[in-house]
Amino acid sequence: MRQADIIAKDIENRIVTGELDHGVRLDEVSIAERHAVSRTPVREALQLLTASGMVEHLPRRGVFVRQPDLVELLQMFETMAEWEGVAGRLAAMRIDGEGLARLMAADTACAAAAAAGDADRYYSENAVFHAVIYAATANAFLEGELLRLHHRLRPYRRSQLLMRGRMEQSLSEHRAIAAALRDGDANGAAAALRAHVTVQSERIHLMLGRTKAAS
Amino acid sequence: MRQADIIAKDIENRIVTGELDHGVRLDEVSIAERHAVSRTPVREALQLLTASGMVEHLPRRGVFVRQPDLVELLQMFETMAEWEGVAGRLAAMRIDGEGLARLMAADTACAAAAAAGDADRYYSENAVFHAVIYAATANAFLEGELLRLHHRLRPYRRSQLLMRGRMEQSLSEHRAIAAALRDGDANGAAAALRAHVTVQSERIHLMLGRTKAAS
DNA sequence: GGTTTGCACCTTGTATACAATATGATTGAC
DNA sequence: GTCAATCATATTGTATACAAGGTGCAAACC
Repeated sequence: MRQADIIAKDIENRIVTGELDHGVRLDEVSIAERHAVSRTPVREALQLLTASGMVEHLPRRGVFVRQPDLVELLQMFETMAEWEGVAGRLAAMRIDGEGLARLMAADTACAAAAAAGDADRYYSENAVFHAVIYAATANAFLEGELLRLHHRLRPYRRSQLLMRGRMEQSLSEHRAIAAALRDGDANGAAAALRAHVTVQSERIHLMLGRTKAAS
Repeated sequence: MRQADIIAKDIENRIVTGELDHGVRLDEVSIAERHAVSRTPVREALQLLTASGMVEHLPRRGVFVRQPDLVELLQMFETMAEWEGVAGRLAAMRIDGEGLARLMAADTACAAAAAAGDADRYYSENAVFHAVIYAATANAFLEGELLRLHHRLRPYRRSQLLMRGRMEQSLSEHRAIAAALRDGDANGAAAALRAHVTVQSERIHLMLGRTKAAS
């Protein structure tokens, strides 16, 4: 793996963990020293992050960490909800036996993780559940866009799984989604998936509102 | 503007015009010589293009032009149609008087361009019409994603405006969309916008099929 | 004659040196 | 005392030099 990719991943982690907060300027030289490399791979890493939208690049000024505020976060979740709804509509019309089998397997794995109270495992199995639906759209381009946004929202979705009862509620929503897909109910699947994501959005709203009030 | 941006734009143009076809390897040195610069800004330009998905980067191998084939193109248009539908649904619920006024102004400008038979002008005014709808979603993130995909599909959409009667048909579709938005008919606006883009997709299918058969 | 291995060359990845521009402070004028 | 202009400094943008890895050809062996 190239140095640029390693550095980009490191900075990405430090951004999502909050170590690098909004507005912090990412100095090329200090990052280069931290990783014991020259500025060249650092610059490439910063360009990767710029493309993913995690940092902002101001010409001749430098790159700055760009943490989405509450408004932008809610907009991103609304977009995710709508896109998941689209995926559900298409998947309901196109999913085949193999896809349904994979969906059931993912559902079972989610249930096992929830029963064990393992939030980390639930998170990753939940990601599989959704990825199966993305793949069932039979649209590789849309699938890629969905995976990209899903990944970008990962840190904000993950934190709220710790809320009490969220895993069980999520699981029951999965059941409704799977049923609609099985029955070929396009509108039902779209509505169920939109609601599934919108719930997360509302929880985030509560959490960040609380955090802000506490700080 | 940085050299990297200039070079990226140049290569992008040469890709969309077909001068650089699928699979062509973009040699850093020859591009650098072409623009009379060093390899450094060329590498940055290639990274920008990699991020936008126009070229593919294979480590230690180089970057290669990546023209979407017919299947991928149809998938991209299907995605655009669905996303436009989403935008229509949200815009119908949220558009205000000013937004409607801007929509009408864009419609008038489209009509003028169509009456003059000016395909170029129709194209740019059509882009405004759609951009107004994107903005009316009151979701800046979604708006950005829509503009990004719209731009990416630009070369493929543009070519088919030359087809006879397309501008008139497009115009009448715009009227239906505007009416649904004015009436706050969310489902109607979504369906009208989906259909509006899907028609383009079908035309593309015909055109590329023909081109392929002719070559 | 076919296959495999080694070497030369070419290309990408990285380091460093140089150029240009924005920032901030300092000094001068009003 | 305040504002503006200018210059020093630091940081980004670009060029060039060096390192490392991959490709293709050729020669030798099977």
